Amino acid sequence: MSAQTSVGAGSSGAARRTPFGAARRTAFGTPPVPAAGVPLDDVDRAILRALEADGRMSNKDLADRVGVAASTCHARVAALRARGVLRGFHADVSPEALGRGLQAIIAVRLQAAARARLGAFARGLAERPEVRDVYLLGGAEDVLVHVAVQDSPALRAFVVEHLSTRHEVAHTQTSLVFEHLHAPTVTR
Amino acid sequence: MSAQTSVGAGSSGAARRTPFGAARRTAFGTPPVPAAGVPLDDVDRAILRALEADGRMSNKDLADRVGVAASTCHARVAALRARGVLRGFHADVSPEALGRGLQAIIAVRLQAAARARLGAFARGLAERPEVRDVYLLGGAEDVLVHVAVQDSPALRAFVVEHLSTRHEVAHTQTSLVFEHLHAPTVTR
DNA sequence: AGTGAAAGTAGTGGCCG
DNA sequence: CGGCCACTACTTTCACT
Repeated sequence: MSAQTSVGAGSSGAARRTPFGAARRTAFGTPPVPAAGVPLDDVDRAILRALEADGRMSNKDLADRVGVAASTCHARVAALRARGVLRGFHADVSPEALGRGLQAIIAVRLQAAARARLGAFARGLAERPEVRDVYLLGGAEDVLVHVAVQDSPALRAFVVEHLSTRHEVAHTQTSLVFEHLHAPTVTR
Repeated sequence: MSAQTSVGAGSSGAARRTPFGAARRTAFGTPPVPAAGVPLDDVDRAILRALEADGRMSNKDLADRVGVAASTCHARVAALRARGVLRGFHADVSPEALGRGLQAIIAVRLQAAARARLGAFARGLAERPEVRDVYLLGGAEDVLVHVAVQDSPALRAFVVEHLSTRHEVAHTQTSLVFEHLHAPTVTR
């Protein structure tokens, strides 16, 4: 199971309609389609840029913005989803609002023997509620874990319970995150 | 200017309507509201969880999912936006589809004298098209830069041009990203 | 606060430049 | 392939509970 099982699948009215003919219910960080070979024209890029800025923009507004008819725009968006260019739409929830105002990045080095289980280790971490991102690296460190916690005791508890006392882990180094800037993928 | 200026503001039909009475056009990674003190009930959390998984879910589907009337659901979402809990909705665009299939994290240490300009330095980096995230840290390193580039020459070019040859930069360490797991903020 | 109905808009599919 | 039109469905406001 991935970082987010059953959130988009479980409960009541299962397969309902979503704008843009959403076939695939994309999970976080899971690439569903290998990304095609068609190069993306200016309209496609304008659509992606607009939807990165405001993912709930109506199709009509989007069409007006990029300068095509609504039907054309709708078809473009569906095609971008089908091609795997548009992986999904996600709400941006403030961690502070959930009482997790302290962020940190923990660099983790594994025991050499444990590197074979790196994937499972990382996926296990990603299921913890305090974990926001897990980066699997090649370099001096093996994993970077981005967490949001309530306070420094909670940070310490996370590091101790899930990292430093685990036998797979050789070394950890924790750094507080003072600010996190996130930039759009499509810039021009 | 932030990591993303003018994307949600520029072109034609300026101030149009967006679902959920979007007042604020949230920029990437910019916290607009200090996050209130009302604790979030089960319905709020269910709404946030569903919208993190699928940010384009219709209000009707969302209402059915969380078990309230559409009008109630609509009001809840508007309130969550107004309180700054829901910061925005963003499309998830595959960097591979844009020809940037190689990701890396570069740890940067600045010259002591340049630390005063850290914020400006970070914001400058975030405006580069290859940059996805910039983390400002307290610890052994000052900044972590997450980039997506076309290939290793492009990675090298980025590091040389924007990091290692800059006089503010004392040291860089580049690690390739083999996998990136992103987890939702609201887990339960 | 939450609900249900009513009016306004937007999404969807078929057909035509 | 892109635009237009009609039909259906959803979003959003408001008076009531």
